Amino acid sequence: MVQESRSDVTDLENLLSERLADAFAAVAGERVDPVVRRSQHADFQADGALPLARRLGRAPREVAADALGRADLAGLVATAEISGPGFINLRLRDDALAGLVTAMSTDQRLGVPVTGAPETVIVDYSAPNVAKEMHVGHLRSTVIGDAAARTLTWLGHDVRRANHVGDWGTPFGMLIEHLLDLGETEAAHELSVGDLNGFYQGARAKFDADPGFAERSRQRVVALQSGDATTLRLWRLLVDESEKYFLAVYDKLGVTLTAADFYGESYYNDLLAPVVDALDGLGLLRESDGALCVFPQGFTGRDGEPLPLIVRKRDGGYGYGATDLAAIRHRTQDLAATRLLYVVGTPQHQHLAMVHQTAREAGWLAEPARAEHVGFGQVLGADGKKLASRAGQSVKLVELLDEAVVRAAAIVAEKNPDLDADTQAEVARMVGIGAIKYVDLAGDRIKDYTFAWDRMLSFSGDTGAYLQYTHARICSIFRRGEVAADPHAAVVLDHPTERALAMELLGFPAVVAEAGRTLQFHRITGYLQGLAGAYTAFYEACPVLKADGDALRASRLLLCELTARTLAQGLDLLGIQAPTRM
RNA sequence: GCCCCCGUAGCUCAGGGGAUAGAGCACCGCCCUCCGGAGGCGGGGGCGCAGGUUCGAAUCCUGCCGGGGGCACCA
Repeated sequence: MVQESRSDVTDLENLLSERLADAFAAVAGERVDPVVRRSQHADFQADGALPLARRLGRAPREVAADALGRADLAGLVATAEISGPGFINLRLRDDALAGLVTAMSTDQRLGVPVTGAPETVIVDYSAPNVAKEMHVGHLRSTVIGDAAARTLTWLGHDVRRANHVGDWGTPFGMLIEHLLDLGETEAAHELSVGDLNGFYQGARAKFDADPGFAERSRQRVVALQSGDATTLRLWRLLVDESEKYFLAVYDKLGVTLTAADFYGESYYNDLLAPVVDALDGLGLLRESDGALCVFPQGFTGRDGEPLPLIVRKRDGGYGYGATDLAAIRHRTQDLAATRLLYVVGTPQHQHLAMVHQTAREAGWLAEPARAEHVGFGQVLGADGKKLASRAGQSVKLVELLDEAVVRAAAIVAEKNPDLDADTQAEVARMVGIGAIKYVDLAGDRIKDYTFAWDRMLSFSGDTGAYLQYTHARICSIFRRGEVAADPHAAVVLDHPTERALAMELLGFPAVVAEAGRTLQFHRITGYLQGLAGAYTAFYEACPVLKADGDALRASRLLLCELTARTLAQGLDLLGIQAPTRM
């Protein structure tokens, strides 16, 4: 049975802010932020008196004292001192911390509330191209998008995953003709074994070399767009085979995208003409060089002229701007989504900004609905350039994943040869895949990051494996002791490392909330590193199974178990599994 | 030419206007009668440059330097 979440009382920072807010409001005459932060000089510090003093024309320390005098901190704060120019240093009561830890421990959600304001959220991510290999370029969108989908789902939002697969457009003429040349059976075979690059390049080569093939391809595009039944059947074959392949990659990666989440470009085909008509009706459409364009406000091009978003090309075909607009319309109007996330690389920033601005001008993206570009940088190789194979080709995603697992397997076999083969293989998979996801999520996503096997698979330092290791170590205590933790046990925080661990644990809800807001998942990885560090310090200093007395032992078992659950839950939000032994 | 992003320790990265800028890796020195040493403790070393706003700037603003990206019919 899931207990009611208690996070409103376990989020220490908010709790202290609330306690201080009324006092600051009384001093200021209006609501002001008490500016509560973690502190090196105490548990927390409140800095709100300093900016306030300026406005009130009073001495900062006097303002701090005034606020402190009016604040109701009973039962929560042990000491509150004014320090320096007017900081308020707050130390929490041990019994208050202990009570909050017990509350977190008895809550299946670890103090993280189900949102009181659930939204329908679209997470648009991954987006591979039909009949093309998935490569490192798809890694970040897939990993980051999945973390977003998992986190927002866990927070209680209605999350719709949208895989905007590239399944339409002029390349399909040559792909279909190539399929016919190969024969359906052979083509399906080639596609299903994952030699998508070979298939695509074969088509491309013939297109470039053989004018007859190129002409057939062009006619095939026309047939496709006009809805020719045979052509559509062949197109569907290509799409189906590719989707099977994508799902196999997602399975390998441990990503939650399913067959139900494919909303390829073709999905919007019937909505494109209405989009153009609607834009025309709104007076937003202008013809320019034969193309139908919108000129959203605030964008200028190379020559200083307004920059167009092309919705219909000169040849009558629709541009991807039209597809993107149709998707927004579908998402806000048909799906009633209010938060639209685009997990797409930063190079597309301007395009997305133009699409979103156009959608706002058309009234399809209106409050409370809004769109966010969840942008990310590139994956770089050791040379500081975009990661590529020796031959300069893009690296196949499956090869990257397989190599991670193979490398992890070698390390696991060396470090823990006692594991049976099946467990070793399973652990290697969790560690290898986890390592790839972890590095992708551990830095500010807007920045590029450098891919380095030795660093990411190191079992110490800022890696996924270190967190998994900490989790496995905790599990080993319960195995060895043949005990389970009592989540209701009274918590003792006499040792400094016990107290520090409690403080870290209680920070979980705020971090998850922050990640849900900003989609900066490195905040979660950073938090988990801090938690693992606090746990390790505790583990070094405090015997658990051999603790002095049953009460202390029960308390420490609870801290261990709560730490393990928090690590596992945090990793799960990132799509990383936590083995119980490794 | 215009626009966007980035520049923090030797390396890879954190840092929500607040006190003495933090980790990890690498390096050096300690700690194994102890539940997983895949560990712990300690040490050296850093905000691209110049102005500005502020009681207070790595953080906000302006300019410059360096790197990356974008700027009409491929998505």
